[in-house]
Amino acid sequence: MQKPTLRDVAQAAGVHVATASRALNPNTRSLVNADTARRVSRAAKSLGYRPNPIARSLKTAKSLTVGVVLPDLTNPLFPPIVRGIDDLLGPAGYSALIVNTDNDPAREKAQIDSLRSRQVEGLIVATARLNHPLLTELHQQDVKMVLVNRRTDHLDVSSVVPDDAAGIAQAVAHLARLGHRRVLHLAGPATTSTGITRARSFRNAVREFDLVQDPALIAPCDFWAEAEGARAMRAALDAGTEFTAVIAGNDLLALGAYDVCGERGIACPDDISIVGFNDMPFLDKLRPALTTVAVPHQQIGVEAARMLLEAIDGPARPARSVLLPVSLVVRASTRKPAAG
Amino acid sequence: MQKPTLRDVAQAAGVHVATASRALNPNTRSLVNADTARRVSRAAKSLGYRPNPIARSLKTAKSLTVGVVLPDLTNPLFPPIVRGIDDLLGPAGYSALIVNTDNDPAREKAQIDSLRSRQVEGLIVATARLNHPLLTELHQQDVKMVLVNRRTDHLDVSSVVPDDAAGIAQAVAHLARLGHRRVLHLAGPATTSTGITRARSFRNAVREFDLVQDPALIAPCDFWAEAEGARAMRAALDAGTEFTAVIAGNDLLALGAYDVCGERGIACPDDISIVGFNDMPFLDKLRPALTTVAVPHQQIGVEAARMLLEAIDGPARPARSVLLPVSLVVRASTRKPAAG
DNA sequence: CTGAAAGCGCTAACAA
DNA sequence: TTGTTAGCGCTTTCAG
Repeated sequence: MQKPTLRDVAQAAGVHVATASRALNPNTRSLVNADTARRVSRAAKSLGYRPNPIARSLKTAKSLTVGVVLPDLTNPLFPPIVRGIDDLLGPAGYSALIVNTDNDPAREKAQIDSLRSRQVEGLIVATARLNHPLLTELHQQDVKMVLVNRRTDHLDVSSVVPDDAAGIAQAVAHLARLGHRRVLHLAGPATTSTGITRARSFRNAVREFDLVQDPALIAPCDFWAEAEGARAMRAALDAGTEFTAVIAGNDLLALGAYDVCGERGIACPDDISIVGFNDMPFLDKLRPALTTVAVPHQQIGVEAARMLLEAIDGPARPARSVLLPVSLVVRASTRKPAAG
Repeated sequence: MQKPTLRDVAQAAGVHVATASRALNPNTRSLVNADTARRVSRAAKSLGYRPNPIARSLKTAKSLTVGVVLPDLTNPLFPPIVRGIDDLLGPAGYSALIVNTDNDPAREKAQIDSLRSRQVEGLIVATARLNHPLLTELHQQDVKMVLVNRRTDHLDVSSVVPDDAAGIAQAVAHLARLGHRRVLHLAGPATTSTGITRARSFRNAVREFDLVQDPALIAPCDFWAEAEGARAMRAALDAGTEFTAVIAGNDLLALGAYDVCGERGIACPDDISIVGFNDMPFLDKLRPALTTVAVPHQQIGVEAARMLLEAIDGPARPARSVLLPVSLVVRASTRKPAAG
């Protein structure tokens, strides 16, 4: 028993395949006699007919597929974004094809090529660097895309990102209120919009809250990774930089700071307060539970998918940038500085 | 400038499209004059030709796509499995379509229907319950599939799972060696193969190491969730059951046990030792860092994908069950019992 | 070794 | 309202 095709259904219903097609397609159903339509539907159901989207795609030149480009699905940041994307795409009849680039530009190019050859109708990209020739190239070729989490410079492409500036400002305000005056920022890579936006916002907030402004209080990190956060933290300590609190560019960098506290017998939060960014899962289980900035990752995915579908369906719109609100989650890793 | 099709390439190379097709397809390339083949390849490259897999699929009835059915991508267990799957599938020209069921059978059915209508060539299923009518039905319809992580009863389907029995045996041995005699098992749901296999193995190991056998020392949990682990742990404590160590069916249940220790002022590992299962990310950051059984999740994905491709390409083979080796990771949540 | 021709399953003008 | 016709881009017999 072969899979029934539209022809089988048409035959069973005693109509032409074109009529069957119209009857089964919600958009064209109104063009066909209600009786006929019902007859076709019943025939389809009784045969267990399932339309073949491949044939449809070939005809309509729409694959009903979008590509999702991630550095690494294994990073706990991304699964919620993917969930959000899927949740919005599914009801619209679209599916997501996920690829991992491992932050390797060559691999990224290969993966995106593969997605394009699979005829994806658009891309959701989480790997943007500020200077990103590949994205520029894609944009010139009118590939529809939406950036998530991070953005690119000088490129008129839609994006959905957390309100990095507000998050850092809240973190600084929190520490200032507790009485901290010397706060170290573990700054993320300057190649990423999140890295530089958070660092810039940190400087602004430090000024605004009248904390100590000192270039040594900004420790650059070259990767968003725990080991790199630890390295930068050690370097700051070794250089004799004084501070009573740390705001990490993200949670992984904060974990690196935790590690160094462990190594050097620094008590958190008694000696040093630490704040992260992202609110990854299970941070509340750390000892001390990490104070961090919660980002609505799933919502980022939902918004990005929505914008991409708009771009696919609708006419060319101007690029939009959506900032999603964040909120400081105060846990046990921050407290007022030791009386000094 | 439209996307070039095979016809364009053929035209540019001055051959028929059939010849171009043969020249570009590695399998049929040998059927064509080497010179011609080279000419076609060059034309293809210079035009930037990318074959359209949709057209190919329509003709060959192969979608080069497999479905991956997960409870929830957001559970840290699954991203590594998906990575493993992708890593093996990619080089073979296949892609994975991921769906989340949220452990809801209705949603599972809908998602799998959607995958099938997308013509996936096979399924990798991580949601198996012991009694799982839907899987039985799929199997009867000759849907190719491989189960990961969990299995099903009475169904001759291939699976790739961790060596649950060995993992629990190692955990019990470790605690026995430390001197524990009364160990509580937070048993996972009896609807899942992992739940019952680990519980059975726990009973066997307790007997083997001559620890105290007491039905009260097996606390059943109805879900693989932190809150459920906490509930079961509280229940055991409230019932006055005595124990100096806990082996949780998985890490989430262990986290629930941690929570209860926090609530009731029980010190871990001083008062009670705790062991998890799976070695989720960041468990080493807990205080105390959790002793657990490490499972090669990525490897599970790789093996499952390999087996599925074999089933797709090759002739019908008998179902195979692969057990992947696990290893106990001793961290800070276990130590010898307080002298009593 | 290469060309001709047919067709995968569906949709979309165009006619009737 | 329905049927006719053509064709999406590719692979695959079958001839030549």
